Amino acid sequence: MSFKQRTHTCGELRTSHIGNYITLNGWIDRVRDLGGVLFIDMRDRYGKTQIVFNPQKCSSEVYELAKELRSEFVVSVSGNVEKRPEGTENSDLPTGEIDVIISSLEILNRSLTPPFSISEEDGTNEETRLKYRYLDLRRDAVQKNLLMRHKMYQVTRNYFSENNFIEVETPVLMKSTPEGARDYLVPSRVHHGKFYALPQSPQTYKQILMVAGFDRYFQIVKCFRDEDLRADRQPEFTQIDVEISFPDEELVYKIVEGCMTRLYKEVLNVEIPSPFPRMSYHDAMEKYGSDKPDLRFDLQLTNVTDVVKDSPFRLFAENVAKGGAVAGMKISNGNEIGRNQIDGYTDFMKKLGAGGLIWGRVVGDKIESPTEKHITQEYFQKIAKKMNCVDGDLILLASGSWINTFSWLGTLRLEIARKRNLIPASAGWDETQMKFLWVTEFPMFEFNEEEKRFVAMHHPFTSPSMEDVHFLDSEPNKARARAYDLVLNGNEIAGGSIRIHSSELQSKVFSLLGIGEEEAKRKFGFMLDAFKYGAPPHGGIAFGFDRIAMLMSGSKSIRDVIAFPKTTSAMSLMDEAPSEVDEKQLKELHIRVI
RNA sequence: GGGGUCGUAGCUCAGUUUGGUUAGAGCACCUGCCUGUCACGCAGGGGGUCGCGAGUUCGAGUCUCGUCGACCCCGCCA
Repeated sequence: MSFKQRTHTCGELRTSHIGNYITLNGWIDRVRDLGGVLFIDMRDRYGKTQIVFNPQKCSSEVYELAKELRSEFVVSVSGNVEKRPEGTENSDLPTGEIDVIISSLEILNRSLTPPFSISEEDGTNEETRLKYRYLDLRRDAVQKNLLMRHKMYQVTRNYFSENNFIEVETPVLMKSTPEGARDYLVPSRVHHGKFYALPQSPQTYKQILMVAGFDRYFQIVKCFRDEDLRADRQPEFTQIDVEISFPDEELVYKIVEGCMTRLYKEVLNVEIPSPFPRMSYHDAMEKYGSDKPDLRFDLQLTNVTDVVKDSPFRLFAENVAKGGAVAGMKISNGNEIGRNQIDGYTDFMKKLGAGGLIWGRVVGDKIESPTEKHITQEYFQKIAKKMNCVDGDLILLASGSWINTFSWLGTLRLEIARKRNLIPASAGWDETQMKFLWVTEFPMFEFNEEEKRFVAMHHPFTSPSMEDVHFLDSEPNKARARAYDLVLNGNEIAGGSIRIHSSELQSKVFSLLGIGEEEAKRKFGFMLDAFKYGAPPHGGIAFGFDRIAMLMSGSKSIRDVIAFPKTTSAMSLMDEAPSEVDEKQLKELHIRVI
């Protein structure tokens, strides 16, 4: 098909172009047929321009053809740019001072009536939008997000390149690793019964690159995890993967802060203050009940274990005696919260697995509570004092193991914040609402109840703090890791660690994780071997690129910043992946569906 | 694996509480009229497996059970 190449885009014509004969290629956005004259908004990714078919200014053939135009037809039009008549300018459009009076029209393609409007935001449900993703992607909001994402790639590559990092691609078909998330597996045709795994992250490769002397590596890379999805979790997602030789934590922080600052400045023209504040994992848990606290609102927690350890309330005393924790959340002016709502919070806690929720109101200098006769006024007063309560506050208390008590309250904290509208409307571009935080001093290990063993909290290559190394032999649960997460408004947007670079220490950590010598050799032998040939101290971090894009665009889900996302059941509604395959394909792969 | 919200016209939704005539509205679509609109306007028209399947009932969009799908959360996500 031959058609006239465009001379301009639909976003660029101004009064300076008046008098020019121009050609536009694009889509029909909206048709306004006034009986005589026909006004049409024409759209491409650069903007919209009003084109005009006037039967007195074009041939009757062109005019008759123009009357066939409908939304989403693809056309090539040519005509003269003219100034709009006095009083008919449209100040909402950058091109609103001119019209293009069309003399030539070619319909390049017709369109069915689209299932939802491209030009109008009508709240079409996500299911429909994902099925017709090619139409959804025409919408202005989605185009803006992907354009912003493109800028993020550019800024990221420039920033790391300028700082001596080199981009290296690592394999997508790799060895399955036993730790961490469930792997996506790819069967090997050549090797019967053997499988590749898609990378959960290029972790081992980037460490090997450090051994190889590349010194500073980065990659914008897809990672895959076969776990259940969330608004901020897709089975395949993008990381900015970074590794540095001869680092300490301060160097990593500095490089990351530099990257975030550049991204916000160059993509959104927002100055974010740095360095970012820091908080230990322990403090984050005890103050906010989360290892990724949202600091945009208060509602802090207080550990009252010491206060209640010898209280007459047996639930508390016994829990403390067996090593548990009791903690409280203070809701300032919470007296307006009715009994119904508190009962709702109690149900919420029970669904999380908590025994319940104990509460009291500060009224004058008394605490009023249905549990008062058990806890006693005396101990309630002590609790209130520890929590710095004043008249009108509502106290919510939970009791259980340390991790559960604070996690439950942390989850409740977010729920209450949502219910009470304490979280500012998502404004990813407002620097006063950007609460960055480094969370540091994570434990090396956490105990997995299901498997009855320690698992690495970050990953098995994370170095313990030098001062905690001695705990590895005595009390591994007390050892802290040289790991760090970057948190923004309650979202984990980057996480990393200083790695182990000694073959011996790495073997010891593997054994603590229940990975025997034999298994370690089989799964990670190449890495342990590599460490025997002069591995430099190294460490790094990986950014959740989609999450950063989500926050910077003010989106509620990473699906809004991914061109072709999957649903919460990991389906792609447009192309219907995953799908069944031919028997022939299975045979070649030596696989049978059972 | 568990909890919750939702599913009615192409799209957004009302109707479901308390079962009862032919299931409605706006937008979109089609036809006609209309020469300065920009959410054009006016008149008329077409369009429904009430997600799907059982059950209760004289009668089910409405009640019950099951099931499928989307979304949110817990578990899970080194």
